[in-house]
This record gives sequence, structure tokens and C-alpha cells, in this order.
Amino acid sequence: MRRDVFQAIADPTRREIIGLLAQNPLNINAVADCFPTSRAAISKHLKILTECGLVVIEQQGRERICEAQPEKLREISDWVEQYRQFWNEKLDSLERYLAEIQKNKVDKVGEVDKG
Amino acid sequence: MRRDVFQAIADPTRREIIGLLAQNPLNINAVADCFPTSRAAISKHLKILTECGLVVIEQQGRERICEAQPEKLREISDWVEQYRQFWNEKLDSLERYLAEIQKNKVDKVGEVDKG
DNA sequence: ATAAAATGAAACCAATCGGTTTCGCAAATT
DNA sequence: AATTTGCGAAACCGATTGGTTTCATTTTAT
Repeated sequence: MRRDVFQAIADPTRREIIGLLAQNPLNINAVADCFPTSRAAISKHLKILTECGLVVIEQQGRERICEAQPEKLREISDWVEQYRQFWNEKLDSLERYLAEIQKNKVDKVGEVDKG
Repeated sequence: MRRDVFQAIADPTRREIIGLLAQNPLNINAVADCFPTSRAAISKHLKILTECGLVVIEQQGRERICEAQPEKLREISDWVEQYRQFWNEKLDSLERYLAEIQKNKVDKVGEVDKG
């Protein structure tokens, strides 16, 4: 099944799994041991992660070794980064606004001093 | 309700709404007019987007103006970027590998020429 | 050969999701 | 004053989600 990376990382458990596998590859039971849920549930999460390419699984005898493919996160990164300029602009104008009211306050104080 | 930004951007329609509102603020009907779904459906999407802070809505008479707050995407950016170093490393080692087999190929050709 | 370990697959469940239609209400137009 | 516009809320629907338990299969260890 074709899977969406955005949908895959929507679940907090799956994000944790990625964080876990980014450190070192683990077999499915080892991953499941890190969570309070059942092995079957983790196995389903891993299936979703492999279906969108965030994880690859290699069969080794009776074990299946799961490895993170974090470069697939570039799709997310690309989407988010198209808005970075936009949000920087907004923060810049906020800073200008704050600087402006700060300036006015100083001016007011000056006036009081004068008056 | 407390909402998760990751879950909010999981839906493609909601990502489109963000893209739309990043250009200029629109009222709810104007947003809905950009999609084939009903106004009620879009309204629900906007509710989710406001609940996680990706959109703010300002009442103006009978209209409600929706504005994107893309700086909230920083949460996504921060999570993804923690893996960038990791995936750059992997790509680097892939490049080294490709360079290596390329070198071997050239060596082989040299051998053939010699033999 | 038998037992244990690692896993997939299937059946099931309640909750959530993304969608709809309908109704009602307040603000703006006529 | 009557009508139109913009919208929320509610009820409903089928599909999907995240979880479970149980069972079968394959590999490895005893």
C-alpha cells in the first residue's frame, strides 16, 4: 500500500520508534520491548513505517532487523521549510513592532522628565 | 481540546489550507470555495488547525477571518531537523561507496587494457 | 526430534476521522 | 421588515485507526 510520510509521523509511538531506530537497528521484539503495547501493535506501526520508506526491514534467519531511513523525512522538511521565510518575516515584523512601542515608551518617559 | 501539530498536518486538505492561508487571510466560505468538499467539512478542518495554533480566527461582524500561523510549524521543523545530521551522514557514506565502486570499475578497465 | 523463539496473519473491538445533511441564529443587505 | 449571507452545532454515516487476542509458521536451540 502506498503510504504518506505525513500520516506516518502523525502517531507519537511511530515517532518514538523512528527515534529509537535512528540510534541503532533492532529486531521487532526488541522494538516492542521498548513500549507498553503488544508486539502485534508495534508490528503494525513498523509496517506503516516501512510502507512509506521511513524504515527498512531486513530478514536475518527468523529475525527481522529494522533500520531507520531518516532521509525520507526530507519530504517533511521540504514542506515545512517553504514556510520558514514566511514565519521569519512575521517574527521580524513583531520585533519591529516591539522595538517601536519600546521606543515610544522611552519617548514618553523623556516627556515626563521634561514636564 | 489540545491538539497535536503532527496530527494536524497529516491530512492533505489541511496542508492545502495552510498553503492557502499563508498567502492571504480568508474567511471560512472563501476557504471552502477552494475545495470540492462542503463548507462544514472545511470548517472542521479549520477547527483542528486553530486548536493546535496553526491558524488563528478573528471575528469581523458575521465573518470569521482565518490567518495562518506558520511559526507553529517550527515544532515539526525541530523534530525533523534532529535527524538531518543523521541522514546527511548516511548519504555521505553512500557517496563514498559509489565513488569506491566507480574507482574499482576504472581499475578493472585498466586491467583489461593491460591483459 | 522436540521445544522455544520470532514473527505474520486474522478476527475482532471501540474510538476517531472525514465527510454529509439539516437546522438555527446573528449580522448585513435590500 | 424581510431576505440573504456567514457560520456553528448536531446528528448521522462508513472507513480507518490503534489496539487486542489467538493461531500458524518458520527458524534456531536443546
